[in-house]
Amino acid sequence: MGQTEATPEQFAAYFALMEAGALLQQMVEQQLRQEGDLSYVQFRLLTRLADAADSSVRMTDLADGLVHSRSGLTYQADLLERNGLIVRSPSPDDERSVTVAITEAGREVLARVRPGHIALVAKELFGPLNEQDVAAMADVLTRVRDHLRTVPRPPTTRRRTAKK
Amino acid sequence: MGQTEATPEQFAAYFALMEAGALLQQMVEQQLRQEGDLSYVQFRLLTRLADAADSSVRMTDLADGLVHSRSGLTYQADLLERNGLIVRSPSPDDERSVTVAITEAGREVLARVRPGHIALVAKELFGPLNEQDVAAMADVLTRVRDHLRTVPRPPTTRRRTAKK
DNA sequence: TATTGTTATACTCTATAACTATA
DNA sequence: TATAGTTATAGAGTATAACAATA
Repeated sequence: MGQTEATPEQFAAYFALMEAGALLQQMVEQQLRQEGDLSYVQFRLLTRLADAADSSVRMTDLADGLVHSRSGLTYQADLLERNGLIVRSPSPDDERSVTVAITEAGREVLARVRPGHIALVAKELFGPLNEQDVAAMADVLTRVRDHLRTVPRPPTTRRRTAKK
Repeated sequence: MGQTEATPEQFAAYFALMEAGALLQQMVEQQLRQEGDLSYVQFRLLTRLADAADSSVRMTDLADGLVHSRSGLTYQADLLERNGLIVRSPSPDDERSVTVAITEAGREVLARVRPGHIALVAKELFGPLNEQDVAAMADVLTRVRDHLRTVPRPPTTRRRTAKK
């Protein structure tokens, strides 16, 4: 980018978002790897399972927002299952489906990782911010995220429903 | 994360930042790939070169913030050079160094990609925001980014200076 | 015929360590 | 001895397409 359109404030906001997001993700990724041998994606998958009503979800539903091709999800599930953090079993209702559930070991990893995770975010993300800043950030970025979610994204996980 | 510490506002801000950053990067990445066959990292490398005073920089300096191991930079430089977007030549002063410069073709790719890039960001990032929002976002995220930059990151590009 | 999930395969990117050559 | 950059190699992750089983 360079000269056409866009105010200096906009450039500042755009670049800051991209870089802050990238830096924060790196740090989080490193913390999760060190303290729980998890990637961020794996952490989010486990979290989603832990938060699920009955701790179990179908593969397809599990993938949803997490930018995964179906095979990518299978790959991650293989890793998590190999480490005993999740279990897959055939769905009772639909024989084609696979139900995924977090195990006790999976919950333990989440519990083990949580304190460091919260401490990291508190220090490195919120360290330089006051309450008002946090409120403003939550407000603006929530709207941005919600908007970005609506933007039609290519392929991803969910299979193109019959493309004429 | 779950119960210990941290306010709901903080959770909202943290998750929104992570997700908004990830979604925006995906979209940008896709736009750059489609319109210029560039990854975001390559785009940033080219931009840095284009912005450099004399359009040329040493390999080591080029890598700086861009999360690259030395070999990773060489890999990207190989790709960019193969496509004629940059040129490497031995440095005049230090025979060990390599000077990298953007080519005319490289500038053309940047020019070709820029309009779509700006349009995308204007629409998808700033679409749901007013001027005040942008100002607040720039203010807060700039501080966050500057703080995150100061956090000691592991290895990266620059070689560990003699670790006793 | 459409959907769920897996597999086979290839490709991109990154990192480590060894290596060359200069300083 | 330290630095600049490359290379060889291996590993993580992702995607596409073909596939089997079920709806």
